[in-house]
Amino acid sequence: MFEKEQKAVEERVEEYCARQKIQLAQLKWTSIPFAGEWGISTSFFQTAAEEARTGGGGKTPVPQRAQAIAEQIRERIGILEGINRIEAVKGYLNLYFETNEYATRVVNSVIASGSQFGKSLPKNERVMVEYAQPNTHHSLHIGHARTTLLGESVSRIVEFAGYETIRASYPGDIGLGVITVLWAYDKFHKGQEPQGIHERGQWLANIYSKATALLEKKETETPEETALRETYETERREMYRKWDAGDPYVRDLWRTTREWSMDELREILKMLDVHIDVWFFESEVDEPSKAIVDELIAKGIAQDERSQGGPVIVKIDEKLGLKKEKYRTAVLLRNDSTSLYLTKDLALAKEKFEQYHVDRSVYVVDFRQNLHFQQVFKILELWGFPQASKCFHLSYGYITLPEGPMSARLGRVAFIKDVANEAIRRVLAVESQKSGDVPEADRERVAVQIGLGALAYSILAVDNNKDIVFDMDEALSFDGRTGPYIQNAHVRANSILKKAKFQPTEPPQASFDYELTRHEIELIEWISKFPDAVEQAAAEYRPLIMATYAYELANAFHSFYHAVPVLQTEDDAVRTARIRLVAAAKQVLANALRLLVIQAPEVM
RNA sequence: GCCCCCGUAGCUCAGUGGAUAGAGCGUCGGCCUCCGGAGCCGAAAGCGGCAGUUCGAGUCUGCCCGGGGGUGCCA
Repeated sequence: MFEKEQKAVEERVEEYCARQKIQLAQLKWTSIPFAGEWGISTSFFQTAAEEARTGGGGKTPVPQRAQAIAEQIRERIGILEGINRIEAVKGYLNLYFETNEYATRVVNSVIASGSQFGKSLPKNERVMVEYAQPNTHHSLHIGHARTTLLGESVSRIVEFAGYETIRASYPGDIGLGVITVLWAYDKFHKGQEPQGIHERGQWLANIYSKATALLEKKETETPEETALRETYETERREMYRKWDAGDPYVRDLWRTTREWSMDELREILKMLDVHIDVWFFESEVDEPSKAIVDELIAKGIAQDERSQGGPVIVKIDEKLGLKKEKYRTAVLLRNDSTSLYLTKDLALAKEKFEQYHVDRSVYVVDFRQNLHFQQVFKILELWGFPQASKCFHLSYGYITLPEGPMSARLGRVAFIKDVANEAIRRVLAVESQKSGDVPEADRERVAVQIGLGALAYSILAVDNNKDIVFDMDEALSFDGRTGPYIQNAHVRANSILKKAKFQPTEPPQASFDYELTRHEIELIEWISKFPDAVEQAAAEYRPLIMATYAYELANAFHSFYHAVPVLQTEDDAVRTARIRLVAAAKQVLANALRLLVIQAPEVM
């Protein structure tokens, strides 16, 4: 926001150093730790260190020398437009902006840009974010909420940061787990179908866990039990074989039950406000994946050991000339020529590059597949795709319950739908005592926004690679560093604006031509940091950056709200300025919440 | 064996090689004649260990300790 001023200072500094024959190192600008006013600073440690290394600057220790340079520059730099004062402290050169001008510029800019404030210029690159990859024939648990919320948040962030963005989902609709459900359904529940999308989904999940128990070898087993279990196992394998052969009955059963799962997935995505652009089904990339293996063999990347009863492999470390085992050896086809997970991901990547022309590809998948994606990306590189260097595995830690890891097999699962229902129930329970005037008709809708806001924030406010122990009370807390805390700041701002009858369309231009309080300054500072937060979050694919930012902004607003009167202000000009500051804060809170997949309610 | 991730306050987590390492929860203590108390203000409490690089290390490198994940035909 102050590129012009910064550049002017840089030029003066460079000019001065050139005249004094000081070898100036690259200037890096940072904001000054809070000191009641704001500005930017740069240090001269690099320059002093460089000087010491090349024998110049006498024997002065680096910190003192840096301070001396800073002081010299401060004395000679003169007066600059927009800069209020300059100081040299501990080797830093601090430039403080004209407070009033800065405030006016920030607030007017936010109100003028509205929901677009903080949006970056187009980056002319297309990015595809792949997330929400549940297996079908199960229900969706809180672990799926993490990939979905992370993926959606990253999508919104990179889109806002100027990338053309495609949202992709890749459900696992085939595999032994899916077949297990088909087998058990056909054997024990044929013709049954519970009412209700989620009831049906959880019922399928239950069939799966019971079926797995039946198929699991037990410690103590009578010969009859062993025989029965082996019969079941044979039936399951036969079911898989029939699916593979395209048996109409099995395929039909598979399609019908798969649709039940898809109904539930679509319902959950709708609830979370997620809109997928492209669906890739695992069952559909199976055929193309087999075709690409021949190409990789022909290119000498893969080697075919099937004639000796082995699989088709890529010796990645060997191809890269690495001595230590790092990428190891990847298997592309089993010795019976069936494809694997890795093979399908190669086929999928090719399709993303060639059919969708993506420049960047983000995979939101849990960290246990780190090696898998390293292998995928390296093979793509060997294969000759330049996009491989811009493939990114957004590896996230997994979610466990306080009782231990979630297990569909053991039936120890926190389903998204159940957690969401509980969240809403809790909001409704406290709404009457905590909320203001929420109209009866809106109570349910607002409760959903708050409950899901709490859930989303609790998941996104932890860094990608950290594991989460999902504690219901913690995840659905409304106090402190939570989604509702941020939503509440938005609601309070809205409340003031409503009373002030604020109209962003016909604004009297704000002039912050009065002595600003500490709280106003801090609030404005946080507002001004939003565009940088967007850029950083996008560059690092980390919603956490935005989650942290949103909390800090809300915190600054709550403090301001408590300490600084707005509507009660006597002076009309000050009142107008503060109302506009509130409007700007509300806008940025809304923009930040949107990037976190959290609704910004008007009342709560 | 080899590869990857993690270790910061009692607990859960932040922390661009740079100024006095920050929050929330919990604990203790204040604040409702006042724009919405899902709030505000304050207190106590911390970088696993040892070297190294650097003017400067929570941050980079190596080793050690502790935890997790992965490691040729599961996904």
